[in-house]
Amino acid sequence: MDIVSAPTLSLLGHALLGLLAHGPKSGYDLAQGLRDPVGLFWHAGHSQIYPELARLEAAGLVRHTVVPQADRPDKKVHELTPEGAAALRAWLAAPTDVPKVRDELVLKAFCVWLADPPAAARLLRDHARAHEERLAGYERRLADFAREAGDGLHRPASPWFGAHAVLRRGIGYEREYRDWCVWLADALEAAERPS
Amino acid sequence: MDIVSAPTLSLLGHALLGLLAHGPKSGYDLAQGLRDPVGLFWHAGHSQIYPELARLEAAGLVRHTVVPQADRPDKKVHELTPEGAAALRAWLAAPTDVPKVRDELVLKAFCVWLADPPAAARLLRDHARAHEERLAGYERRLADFAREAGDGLHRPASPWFGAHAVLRRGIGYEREYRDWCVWLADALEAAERPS
DNA sequence: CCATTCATGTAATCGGTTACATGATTCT
DNA sequence: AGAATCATGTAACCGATTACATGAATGG
Repeated sequence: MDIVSAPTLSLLGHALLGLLAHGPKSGYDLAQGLRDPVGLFWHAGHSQIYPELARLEAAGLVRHTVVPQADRPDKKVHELTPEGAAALRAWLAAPTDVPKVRDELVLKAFCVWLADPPAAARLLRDHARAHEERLAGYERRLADFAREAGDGLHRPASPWFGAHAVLRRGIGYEREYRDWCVWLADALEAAERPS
Repeated sequence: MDIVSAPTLSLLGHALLGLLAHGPKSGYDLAQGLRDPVGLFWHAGHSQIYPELARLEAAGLVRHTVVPQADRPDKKVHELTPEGAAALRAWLAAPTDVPKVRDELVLKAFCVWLADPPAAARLLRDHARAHEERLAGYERRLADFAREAGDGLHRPASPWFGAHAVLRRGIGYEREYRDWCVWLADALEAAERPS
């Protein structure tokens, strides 16, 4: 074997391998899977996906077959090779950096002392509503999962387990974000009308 | 006035304006302010900051004076112009997109059904500890702030208020992240040793 | 002696977004 | 008639990271 210098696969590459581990998919399918808000904590457009798939194939981690279709364009269906599955497992076992967050709204919160408090509170209530909606969507999907997957949701070797874990994170994240928006909006308004 | 086509300032540019609103600073000071984990929800290296400061100055939003120093290199101290302060306020009043998150650990969680459960649980406990430490650090800083800032912490027009809001978000975020890591590690281990 | 802090810059590279490009079918 | 879905690609650009580059003073 010539594992002389593994060209250190990008995170997007691993994301694609992870989706393909559920079964063969076209580039289009992968783009759907990484589309907001389905890919809660990863996302990419098709213009990034197609070149990356070509790179994965060149590295021997993925192979494709062309599936001709009547009534719609032919598609290239990609699947993991054994090397691809091994690369995915190796990545899973490696340590992970804690993510560096960039969040424009929190940056604005840092500057909120310069803003008009009622206007800022209004913008924050809009965000609270947006996060509330996402939260409700994730909770609905978790309920759907529970019906479809049964005990697969709690068995670590089931693909449902991974989706469940991500959904849980989404639910916790959106709830916390919503609560913070409400707290800050309340604080801004409380100071506006003193008793 | 010739506000024909404002070249749409980058988010980093606004971050720098926001820091300079607290008072004049050198590029080096700004880099410290945007250094992990001081800039909890924004960060940048000096190689990004120096060119951006030049752009802000070219746009008339910032000006600098050179301060000669004995015993250490001279520095360029930057301060907001009235136009810079106005640009900052305009940005604050504009609507904000909800941030798109990319988080490698959550991506791994999606694939965790392919991993060795005890090994994955161990990695998650490491992350839980890292978030626990950040949480403790933020809580300590909030306590320090409360002593230093007094009621400034709750007055929306005080610069302390913005820092307080960001810290609160950091605390909620890290607490939620830690809890999720612990939940997932527990779930992986619970399935390993069935009663 | 070596690492760190202060202090400022440039260059190469990489990852991601937006726009360009094409084209059939199905739904409103 | 126009929009949306399926399907695949390329090119230009922008933001961010990493590495290159310099140099004095301080602390272990």
